[in-house]
Amino acid sequence: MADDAANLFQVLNEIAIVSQLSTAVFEARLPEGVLVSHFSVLNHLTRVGDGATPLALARAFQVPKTTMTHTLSGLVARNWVDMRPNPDDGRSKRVWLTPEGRAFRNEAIDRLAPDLARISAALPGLADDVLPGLIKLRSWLDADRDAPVTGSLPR
Amino acid sequence: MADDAANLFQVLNEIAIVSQLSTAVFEARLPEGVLVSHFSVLNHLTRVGDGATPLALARAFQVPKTTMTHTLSGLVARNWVDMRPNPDDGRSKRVWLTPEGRAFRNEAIDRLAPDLARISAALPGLADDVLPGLIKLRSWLDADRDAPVTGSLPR
DNA sequence: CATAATTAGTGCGACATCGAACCAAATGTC
DNA sequence: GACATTTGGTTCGATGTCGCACTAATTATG
Repeated sequence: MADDAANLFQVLNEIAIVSQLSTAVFEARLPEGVLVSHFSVLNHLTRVGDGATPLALARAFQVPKTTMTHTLSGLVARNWVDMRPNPDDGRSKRVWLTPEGRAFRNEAIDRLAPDLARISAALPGLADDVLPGLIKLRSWLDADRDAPVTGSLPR
Repeated sequence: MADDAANLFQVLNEIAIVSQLSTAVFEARLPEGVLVSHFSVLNHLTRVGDGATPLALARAFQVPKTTMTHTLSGLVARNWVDMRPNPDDGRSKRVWLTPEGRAFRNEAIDRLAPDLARISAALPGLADDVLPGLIKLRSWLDADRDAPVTGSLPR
């Protein structure tokens, strides 16, 4: 109980540090000024398909919409995505990959692959061990975000 | 291999999101303007013992020393720590908890405990499942930071 | 329909993070 | 011992994150 909580606290501590370190590793492989967040959006659009709205992307990455606006502006400035009006909703936009954006994403994967390979070689089976738990934790925190504070009614 | 790397990539993705969400949860429990980093330093000094140098703290949390300077200045401003010269080294300082700092740390733990309890109740056994893997990953990344680069890219 | 309430996106401001440059003290080299 | 190098810490500047407030468009309500 108290022990459980203490262990969980340590889990979150380790997670914070890993997040920090791995971001630094990857960012070091990207061109100056290009952030992991940029790559992540391009990668998401490639895998899931483009045409998503900025808000949908913000939700997918669990960041505030203002943060996504900022990230997308960087992608637009580099001509890696186009933002065009959403025909289904006049308030909204849709985000489309440009050929340059797809190309950069592919290059970036090639640059990042050696690091990923090094890590997974050094820590075999890691993903199998921790991924299910992490997904559970992330899903729970995610669902809890806008859930009632004290377990009362949804609102 | 490629699959391993892809899974690892997903692990790091999940970790980034969990880090983000859990920081937000905890920060919401702290007084306005107090960050998790503040609490973490106080907690560290309480558990490991105070009198550490700023640089030692920076290394413990894997942050640049400038970041630690900034965090410590907030703690000094709130009178939660004292920074006094290090008698063993004239360039250096040592960080000491004040009674107020200890008190705040204890209060904060009480405030955070319900959330930790909720999470561990909702996800029993989580820490046991993921902690060993996370520690391995964190240690490896940590050791790799300033390790000689093994051939892939310059620098 | 008219109007209120909600929703998508952005501008702005506050602030945390972090690299570069800097100073002072310590350590190494001759 | 003099001088170069390294190390602990801070200041400064640039930039990413995110809350608040605003506009425009959509949806709900009467």
